[in-house]
Amino acid sequence: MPGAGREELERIRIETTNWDATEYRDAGCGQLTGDWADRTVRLAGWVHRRRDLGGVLFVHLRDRSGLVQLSFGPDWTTAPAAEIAASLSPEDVIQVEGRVVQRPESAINPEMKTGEIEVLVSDIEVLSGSDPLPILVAVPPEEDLPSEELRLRHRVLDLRRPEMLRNFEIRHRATRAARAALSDMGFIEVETPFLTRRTPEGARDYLVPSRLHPGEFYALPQSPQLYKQLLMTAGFDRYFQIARCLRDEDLRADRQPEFTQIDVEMAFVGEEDVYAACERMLQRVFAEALSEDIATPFSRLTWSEALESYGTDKPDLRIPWKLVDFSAALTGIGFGIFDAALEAGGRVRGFVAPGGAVLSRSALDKLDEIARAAGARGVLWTKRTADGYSGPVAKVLGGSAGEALARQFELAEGDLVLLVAGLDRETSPPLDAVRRAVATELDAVGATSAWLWVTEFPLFDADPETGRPTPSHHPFTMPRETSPERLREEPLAVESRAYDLVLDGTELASGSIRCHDAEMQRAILEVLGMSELEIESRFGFLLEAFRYGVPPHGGFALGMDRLAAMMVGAESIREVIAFPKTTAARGLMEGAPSAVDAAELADLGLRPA
RNA sequence: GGGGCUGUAGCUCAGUCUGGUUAGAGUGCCGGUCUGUCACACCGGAGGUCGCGGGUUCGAGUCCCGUCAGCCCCGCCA
Repeated sequence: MPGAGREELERIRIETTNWDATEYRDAGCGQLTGDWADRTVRLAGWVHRRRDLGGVLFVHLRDRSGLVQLSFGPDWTTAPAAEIAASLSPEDVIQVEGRVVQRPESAINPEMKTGEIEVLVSDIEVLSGSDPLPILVAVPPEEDLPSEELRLRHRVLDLRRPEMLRNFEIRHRATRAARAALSDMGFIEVETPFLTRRTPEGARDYLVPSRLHPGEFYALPQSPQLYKQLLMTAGFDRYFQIARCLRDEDLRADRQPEFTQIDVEMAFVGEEDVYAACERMLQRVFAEALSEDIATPFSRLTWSEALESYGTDKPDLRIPWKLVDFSAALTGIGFGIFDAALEAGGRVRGFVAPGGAVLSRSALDKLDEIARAAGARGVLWTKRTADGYSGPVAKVLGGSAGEALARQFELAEGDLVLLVAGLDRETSPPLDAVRRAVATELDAVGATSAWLWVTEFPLFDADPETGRPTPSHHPFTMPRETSPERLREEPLAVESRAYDLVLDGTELASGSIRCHDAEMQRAILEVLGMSELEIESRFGFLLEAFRYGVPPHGGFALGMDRLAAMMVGAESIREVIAFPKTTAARGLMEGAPSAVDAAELADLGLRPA
């Protein structure tokens, strides 16, 4: 995962713009340097920690810019001020006046950015006191954070922690850089409606009852997809929006009901133009938010290459190993499972984990569980040892088959081969899961982040239950090299001009060249099972717009929350969302959702449940 | 909709497997000592509906059933 280590974040902090003096203060706490020595300053902020040594008393004063030490002593602090200082509680908001001085040599704190100076406080005022805290803001190092439930319930206190404020500073820098990069490339930011028309495909919509039209509902947007295509038709040429999107689906560590996308669309472009624009934007985002250079152009893999070599459409290329086909080498040598798989139209696929023989039996059992959880019967393995092979497959590798295997796949002593047999669509997910698990276990995940465009997705997938075509990306994607007639005849064979951007195994963005041909668009919607009437009522406004001259266009939407989470090194996007929902989609702090009284419902034409 | 983990002092946890005296620790909080600390140190004190409800038992934090909440995963997320 890319992302800034602690030291790096400190460096980023130093580059933060200095704050102008205000009615209450002359600078931010963390912005005081040796240059301020001997100056009298006013500061304001929160009491982070207090250390009362009897005769002298220290306070770490905190604001978003950082910490600075205040020093109270009989020689420079008035008696009433000293009395106030002695009674301060953590998180009291105070304002002080004092003189900035170089600390005595022995008292310099090299761990602290402002550790060379301190403020000898002459006067203090408590602007707002704090009750005892339900959760600590100044969490001692090595102490666990409070449970996420309490962090969310007391989010205001949780957000005060410097780590959290830093997350949001980095997120802000990333957003700002994206805006600047896109603006410089000629994109203009346009807002699209929040109260939209319901389109029943895809995710569940959040619905808003219409008071003026009882029984009718607006839908909150799942994405600005159709609006941005209409903007292209309207000649906006290059559009972007830092867009909030809403989907009423179950939550995950990387999924919230409302989330933010950098939504981009361009006219008169092909894939290469979109890739270039996106890469330029991300380059600037990483440069300006993390001072990190990312190399462009990003790698490319077609969707089918990705599945063949990695078993997934979002491979983590930090792991060097590729999946290979062992069918020829391992069938017909007396191992029933392999022969049966081949006979059923499947293959024996797997990968070589160099040095993997060090894995213990229990580690291999764990891999077997991972493979089962991903839908396989299990994972088979063999270790290349000094005298041949060991493991469940070893018994058929004693003779020439084993030698041929070693030669063909360049197996060295100490290597581990992991194998799953069956139909590709069944073996791909477990192979992907096992590949990632083994790499983590063996510490074989590279340190350099891996950007990847996955291209040429199929236009449709077959619904596993009904076998009917469903959109692989979305129904407004341009097919590759086909006609409306062929599309209707053999929809599942058609490739699309859709693409995904993958970073270290996480899907960060996806997009496509759009269908700008009304006839082709109708054919796609028909293949999805819509009648002429349905197409007209749901998408008539789009098709009508396409009748008056529509430029070829395409774009992408990039998940801003996931990007920000990866940039700050967080496991969950909740760490980069100020007020996120729980996995049950509740706001613990404000208490959302909440009941509404019957009169209010009646006004909206609704009855209580 | 399904599976898993967690719930004990304000907070983080131990104790639950193997039921038994007054449920412990660290931290925070309150009081005290201390002039160079920076997770200050030291002394003293207060603080508990063991998530909630029911059951088994002479006896339940501990065993059983249900339920609520938080988190992780599958389904779902064009």
